[in-house]
Amino acid sequence: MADYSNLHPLSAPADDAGAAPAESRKSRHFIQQIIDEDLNSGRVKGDIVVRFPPEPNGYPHIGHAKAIVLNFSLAAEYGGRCHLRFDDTNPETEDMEYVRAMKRDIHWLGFDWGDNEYYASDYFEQLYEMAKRLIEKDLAYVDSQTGEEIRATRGTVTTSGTNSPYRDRPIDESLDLLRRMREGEFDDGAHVLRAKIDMASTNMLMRDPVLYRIKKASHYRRGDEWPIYPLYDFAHPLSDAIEGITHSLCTLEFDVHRPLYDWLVEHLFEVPRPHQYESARLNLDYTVMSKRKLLTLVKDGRVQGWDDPRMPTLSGMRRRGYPASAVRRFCELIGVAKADNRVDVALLEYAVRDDLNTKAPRVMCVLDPIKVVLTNFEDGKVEKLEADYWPHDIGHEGSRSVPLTREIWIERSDFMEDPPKKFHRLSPGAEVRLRHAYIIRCDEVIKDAAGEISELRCSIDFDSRSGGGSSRRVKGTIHWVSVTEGVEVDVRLYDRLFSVANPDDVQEGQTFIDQLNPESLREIKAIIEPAAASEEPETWYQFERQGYFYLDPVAFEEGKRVWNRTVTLRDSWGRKQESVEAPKPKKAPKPAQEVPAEPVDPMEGLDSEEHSMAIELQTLYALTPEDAAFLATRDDERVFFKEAAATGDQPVAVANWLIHELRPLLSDEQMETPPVKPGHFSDLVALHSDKTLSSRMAREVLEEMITSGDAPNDIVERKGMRQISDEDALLGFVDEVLAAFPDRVAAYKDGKKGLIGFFMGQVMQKTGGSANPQVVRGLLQQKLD
RNA sequence: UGCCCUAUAGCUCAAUUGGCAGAGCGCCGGAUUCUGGUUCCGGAGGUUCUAGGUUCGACUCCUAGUAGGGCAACCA
Repeated sequence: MADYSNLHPLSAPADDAGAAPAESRKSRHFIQQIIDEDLNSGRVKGDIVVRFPPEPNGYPHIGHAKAIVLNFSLAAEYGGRCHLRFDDTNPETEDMEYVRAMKRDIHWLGFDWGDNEYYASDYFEQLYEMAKRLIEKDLAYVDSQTGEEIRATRGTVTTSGTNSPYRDRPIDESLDLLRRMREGEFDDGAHVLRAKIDMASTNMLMRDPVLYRIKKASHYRRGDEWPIYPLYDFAHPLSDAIEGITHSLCTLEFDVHRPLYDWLVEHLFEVPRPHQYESARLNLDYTVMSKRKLLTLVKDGRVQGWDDPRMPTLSGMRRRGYPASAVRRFCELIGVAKADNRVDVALLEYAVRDDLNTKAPRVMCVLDPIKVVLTNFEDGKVEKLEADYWPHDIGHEGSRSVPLTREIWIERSDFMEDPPKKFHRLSPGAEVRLRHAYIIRCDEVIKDAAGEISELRCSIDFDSRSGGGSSRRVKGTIHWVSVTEGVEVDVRLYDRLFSVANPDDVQEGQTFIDQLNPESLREIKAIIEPAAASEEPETWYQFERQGYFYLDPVAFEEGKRVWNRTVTLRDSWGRKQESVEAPKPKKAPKPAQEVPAEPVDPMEGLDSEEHSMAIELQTLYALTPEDAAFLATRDDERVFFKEAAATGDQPVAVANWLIHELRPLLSDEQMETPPVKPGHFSDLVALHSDKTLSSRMAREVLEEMITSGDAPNDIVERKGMRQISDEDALLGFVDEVLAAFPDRVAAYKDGKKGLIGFFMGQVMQKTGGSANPQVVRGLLQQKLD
């Protein structure tokens, strides 16, 4: 037997995650960039700590894998830790079974949380103390309204809510009520603990969110100890803080929770405190990811369980035969970002094939057999042929013996009576090589009464034996199995679960169930070569020319050997045939040429008062309508502008610099009392206009002005800034740069005009930003064109 | 209707933070191959959502839009 012990599913995780030298790390996703920044700036001292925080209420799926890989890889990359924390604050949905499944699947993926296994339910005591502290600080209160009342007074997205009548209840009273809630004195729903924030907030989450509810339910870990349970919004940030998490990563829909997260942590913890960052969850073509929908599939018997190989659950994928390393690889390939996405399954399949290519030994198995009689092969004889388990390019050792007999099976699709062009397989009179054996020629086609082909009669060229030194070559090689020596096996051919890419996108009156692919599972009998007939579970094979297959461990438990098709091989022939039969729809009929937007009138949205103000600004200062409209609608900016414009004689330039340069550097609060004096600002604009400063230099001075409050002339003086506009002085730099990059000069002359930006950048760098870019550009163009 | 997030190649993501628009997958072609697999080489594919503006220079900054997603559980 070939050595493929490295196939064990608990194989070690990729160890290439260790601290790689910075220059070898190509592109960094935004979370890595944040962490880099935090480490550099010293916001985070010591190791980074992240966490994977599932609620144990269902089976983990590929979406969880994305989060698991993200968090654990980050911890490994930065030499920090990743905690596994179960967010088990809702006793009604949670179960130990799911905890076990989660832990098993994380381990399967190859990650280890070591001692860092935590449960929010272990923090109940601490969280309760924090709730009390919040009340004491007058930041929370016990509300005795009903659920309906709370909901009704929360307001809507467009109207603000109203305060609860209990909002100003004395602190002692809330404290007492909370204590009695904890004692179990009240029934479910009688009271809740609410944060005292702002019922008028535009963020619904901040409208006095509920922190604790009474729920006399038995918790799978704490039993009946607690009649009250904290909600996610309370438990999660505080659990993060308790554990010293530095970076708390979650999915996009939690972004509106972040202000509450910050509010709680800031009121209850000291500075080194966790920060939450959100990234998009994974969507995958042709499947669904929501727990509810997955549960429906299981409950309604649409699939055979959580671990059905068509399911996107990790247990399903494992049973299907997706190696953990491939799943991990896939999670790395998809990246991390904030845009909603739907990933092409082709990427998953690529990761699986690429992984299995070097891991799965090759054997022969005929899925849809048709009989071939080798007419010149002695009846009853069994010729043992030695066959390598691996193709040459893989380079692994190992072979097995394959028996050849007079009657063999070949794949029905490998014969065509009337073949199309470039069909390299069997047809009447044509030759093909039997893999690991001989070249045969098809002499005769036998049909049954119904006209169906029942048997092919072929003759062997005995000089063409594989490895026998024959130089004969034929175009096609096909797989085969001996009729008498082959073994019948069960094979399950899986296809995508849904017939549309996005099953969530349904027409009226339909549900995702209506999108199920009725042919997602085909169970067939196949014939496998004897060497592979008695395998044990957790075995992968490539059935040559068919795909990768995995011996189903569940069926094996039940005493059956069933091969799951993990994934097909790439099939460029099949693809080509398909496109012949159904030619691609000619170029998508151009998406109804969008009407180019008309330039909008910048004055359009203004009310009459703003409008007349804008007119006034235009006539008084000769501003563009855009700039006038901008200033007309903003009081702080307009005041600043008028003052600055008054001290100089270039209102248009002042407006430009204010709107495009100064304003973006300032927060709204800063704009109210600008850190830059209008007169100074006007001076700066003048310095730019008279070409003392380049735009770049002026921007630099402006930033300095904001931080120091100094006059621009002082800064310029101090730094000795002065724009170089003299052609002769700049020519030297230009020549130097062009001489340093002859290949790029050639590329430019070849038409890659964008390189002008590169040359500009180089010259600007060499001159410390003091060159007059207009002059430089002119010089460059003169030299290059 | 309010607030928040997002928009770059068919898909998923980059772009040294204002200076050459790239990668992987997918697709097409060629070479190699006893798997129509693998590997190697090459190619096509871009209105950087739109329109204006600032700038020597805009995927990046400003303005106004458009489209998609999220938020009104005592779920997480």
